[in-house]
Amino acid sequence: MARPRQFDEQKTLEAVAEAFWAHGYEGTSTRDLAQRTGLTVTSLYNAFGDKQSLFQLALQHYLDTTLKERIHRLEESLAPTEAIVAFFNEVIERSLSDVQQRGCFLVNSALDATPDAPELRAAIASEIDAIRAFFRRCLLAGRRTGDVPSTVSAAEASAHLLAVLLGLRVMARVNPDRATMTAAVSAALKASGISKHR
Amino acid sequence: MARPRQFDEQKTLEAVAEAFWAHGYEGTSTRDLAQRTGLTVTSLYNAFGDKQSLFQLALQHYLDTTLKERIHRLEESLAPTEAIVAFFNEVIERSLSDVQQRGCFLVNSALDATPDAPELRAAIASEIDAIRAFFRRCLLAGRRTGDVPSTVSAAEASAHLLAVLLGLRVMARVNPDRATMTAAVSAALKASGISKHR
DNA sequence: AATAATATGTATCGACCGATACAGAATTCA
DNA sequence: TGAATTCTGTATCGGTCGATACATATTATT
Repeated sequence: MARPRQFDEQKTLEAVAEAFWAHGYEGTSTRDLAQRTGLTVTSLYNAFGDKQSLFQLALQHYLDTTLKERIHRLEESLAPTEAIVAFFNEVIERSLSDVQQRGCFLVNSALDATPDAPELRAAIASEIDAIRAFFRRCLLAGRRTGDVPSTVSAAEASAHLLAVLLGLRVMARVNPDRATMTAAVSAALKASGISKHR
Repeated sequence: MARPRQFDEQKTLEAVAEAFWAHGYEGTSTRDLAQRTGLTVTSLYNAFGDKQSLFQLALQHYLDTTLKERIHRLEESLAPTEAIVAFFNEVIERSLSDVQQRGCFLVNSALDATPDAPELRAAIASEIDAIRAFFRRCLLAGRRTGDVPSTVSAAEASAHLLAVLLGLRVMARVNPDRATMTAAVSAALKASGISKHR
C-alpha cells in the first residue's frame, strides 16, 4: 500500500558499480552517483542506505552478474581444462576492450579497502578465494578426465593461477598489453599441465 | 641567504609515503599529512608543491629506497636465479610481517590512479616494467650460467613472474596467507626453470 | 648590524563532502 | 474516494577538503 519504486534497482546498481569501478570509493561522491544514475541523492539513500552499504550492494551485484556468472557458465558448458583456458581468455579480452582501463572491480576494491573496514576486506577475501576454489575444482576434475597430470598439485596450481589472474588485473589497470598478458597466461597454463591450444 | 629548512625532507617523504600507502590518495588529507609529518600544511606546500606532486615525490622516494634498492642489491650480490628467488622471498616476508596489510605502495598506486591522471599512470607503468626487466635480465644471465634451461623463453617467463608478483601484492593487501603465497611462487619458479631450494 | 630572503604558524577562503529535514507528489488499500 | 504510506525533489546542515593570504620568526649575506 504505497508508491512503488520508479527506477530499476538492478540498472541503478550497475550504474553505481561502474562509477565506483572507475573512480574508487573515496573518489566517487554521492552527487556523482546521483548524476550517473539519474536519481536524486535522497532516493539513493532511501533505497540503499548510506554510501558504504551502497558500495557493498553494487559490488555484490557486479560479482553476481559478472564473476559468478562466468564461473558458473564455463564450469557447466566446458571441459575442466577448457574452462580455465576460457576464463583467462575472457579476462584478457575484457581487459583489452575496456577503453577506461578499469581493470577488475573486485581487485580494485581489494586494494581500495582500507584496514579499518575489516568486514569489507573479509567479504572481498572470500570472493577471491571463490576464484581459487573454481580453479581447484577444474584441476581436480581435469585430473579425473586425464587432462591434468596427477603430478600437478591442485592446491599449488590453484594458488598459482589465482596469483597470475590477480596480476593480470593489475596490468589491465595500468598498462594492458596483449603480448605480456598472453605470455603470462601461457606460462601459467603450461605449468599447471594444461596445454595451450584449445 | 635564507633560512634553512628545519626538517629532514627524506624523513618527511617517508612519513608521507606511509600515509598514502595505508590510506590511498583520496583517503589521505593534507591535514593528515601535516599531523603525520609533524609539519604544518603550509610547510608541506612550500617545500613540495601541491598534493599531487607531493604524492609523486613520496612514491618516487619509496621506489628509490625500497624497490630499486632491492633489485640493485640482489642483482649485485647473488647469482641470477638466486636473485629471483630472494626477491620473491623478501616480498613474501615483507607482506606477512606488515600488520597493516598495506601490500605494495606501487601496486596500490597503480589501482588508485584514475584514468584522468595519464602521466602518473605512465610513470607507474614504467616502474612496473622495470621489475619485469629485472626478471628478464636474471633469466638471460641464468641461461648463460646454465642455471636456466634454454627452453624457457625469457620474454614469456619474465611476464609470467611479473604477473605472479603483482598477484602476490594483491593477496598481501586483502588476505596474506603464507601457504598460498609460497605455493604460487613455487609453481612459478618451477615453470621458469628455477629450482626451488636456495 | 642592516637587509634580503626564506620558513613557519594562524586564520581563512570557496568548494565539496556525506547525510538529512521537510514538503509535496504519487500510488495502493479500504 | 479517502486515507495511509512511500517516493521524489529542494534546500540545507555541519564538517572537511585543498589551497592560500598574511604576519611573524629565523637565517645568510653584505
